[in-house]
Amino acid sequence: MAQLPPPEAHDLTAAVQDYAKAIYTLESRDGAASTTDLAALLEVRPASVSGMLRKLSALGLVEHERYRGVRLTERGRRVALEVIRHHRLVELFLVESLGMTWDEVHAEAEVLEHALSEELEELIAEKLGNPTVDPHGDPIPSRELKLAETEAPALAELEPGEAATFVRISDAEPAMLRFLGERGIVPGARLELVERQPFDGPLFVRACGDVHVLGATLARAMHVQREGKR
Amino acid sequence: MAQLPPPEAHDLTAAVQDYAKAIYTLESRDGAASTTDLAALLEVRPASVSGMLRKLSALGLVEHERYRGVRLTERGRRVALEVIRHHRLVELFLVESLGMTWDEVHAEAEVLEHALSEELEELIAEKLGNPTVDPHGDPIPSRELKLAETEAPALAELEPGEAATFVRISDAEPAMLRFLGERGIVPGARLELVERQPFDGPLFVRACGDVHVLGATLARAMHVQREGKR
DNA sequence: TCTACAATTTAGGCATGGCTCAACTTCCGC
DNA sequence: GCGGAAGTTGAGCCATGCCTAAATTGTAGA
Ligand SMILES: [Mn+2]
Ligand SMILES: [Mn+2]
Ligand SMILES: [Mn+2]
Ligand SMILES: [Mn+2]
Repeated sequence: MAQLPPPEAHDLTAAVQDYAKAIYTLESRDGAASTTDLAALLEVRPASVSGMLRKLSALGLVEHERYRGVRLTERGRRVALEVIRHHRLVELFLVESLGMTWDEVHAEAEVLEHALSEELEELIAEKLGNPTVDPHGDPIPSRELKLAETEAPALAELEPGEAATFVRISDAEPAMLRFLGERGIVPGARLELVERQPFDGPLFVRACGDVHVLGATLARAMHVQREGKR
Repeated sequence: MAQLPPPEAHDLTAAVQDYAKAIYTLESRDGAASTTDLAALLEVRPASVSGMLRKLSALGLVEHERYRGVRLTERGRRVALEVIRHHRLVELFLVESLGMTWDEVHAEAEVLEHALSEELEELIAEKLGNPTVDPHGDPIPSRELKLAETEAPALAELEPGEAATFVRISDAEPAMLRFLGERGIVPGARLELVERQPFDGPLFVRACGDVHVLGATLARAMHVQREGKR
């Protein structure tokens, strides 16, 4: 197969890289990225997104059907995955090699992802043994930019009595991460839903020997793998 | 003593940080920094420097006597030292913890020095055991931004028969570094000047058991500490 | 099928940041 | 005191990325 030209995420501005990342996120959630959703995610006005999409299109990173959504081209997807790889490798590195806590690394990685050279990326990946998951359970794209997307139900979807393994949580909410971290609840932990209050009420979850009360929002942010499934 | 407000190198642009660093360099070499010298060092036109100095002055980083040179204020000095600390810590970290070679780290550090948070700086310094010298023998400013400036004669100043320890070399010339590295000549190495050719000719230097022929330019870039001195 | 409204795009601007050239001013050694 | 070097100023350019307001378009539902 013909080798694509390198993504060259390097000489794209940080803003362009962030748009690519955001489009990738929405695309894998909804199949496409709308202007409005992008605006919300990036915290800018829709008009700004329209303008930027024009640029991304000129750069060959997206296919833009006017008034319909936008989709990444192969090149665009590679840029997004390159940045995501940087982000997650950096997060893991900060935790594993420098002892930073998992609630601090996201902010740090948000900056460093744009400053990392390919050489440094490779050295970090090597040092970590080419890891496949970051500290929050998010998969790390491989060197060849293949990403193993996995489906994992939210903790909130479990029925009382069910047991599961905590596998993943968004890295963007330091407070949540700190709350869980303080209780020893990190990816890999075994959870058991003891009881749930109705009307979007809290869940009672056994973890690390104790029963914890977790709010509904938290329970929707935490993703699990049901016991006995692979 | 009254504590100065933090330098906040963070929210200064990379360009401003680079100017501060450049001014610091020239100031410790010449006692002050001239517009022309800055222009040469930063590879921009003198007019651009004048403009930028205006901004640095407004930021309270320099004292600018029109048509005379410029000098860093205490605040400016702290910004410069902050960036230099970042730069040198990153260089050492890349070599020590990630196995990067000493000729590659400068370019990498030139970017990362501006992306490093204070928290990360501290973690790296800790991990390295609060080092005082970078891979090229340049001193690393302390956490309190004290810098131990040391005088070290150039290798070129030695007389035949003299022995010395190689202590320092500019990090900005990858080719020189590679040349020396290949021969095992790194800071700490013991050197002995065997002979020197006249008219700015090459030096014959015993190092690591072998006699090497080193060009005059190289011999001026390498700094040493004469034997028996401390 | 039409319409109202939501989504999207355009037009026109603004701000920041940093650089250039050309012309002018100041300094300083002779 | 003069002339050339050094430094400054003015005017402007270009890149980035954001905004508001006004137009356009798509589409769900009457
Ligand atoms: Mn980013
Ligand atoms: Mn993460
Ligand atoms: Mn720099
Ligand atoms: Mn160095």
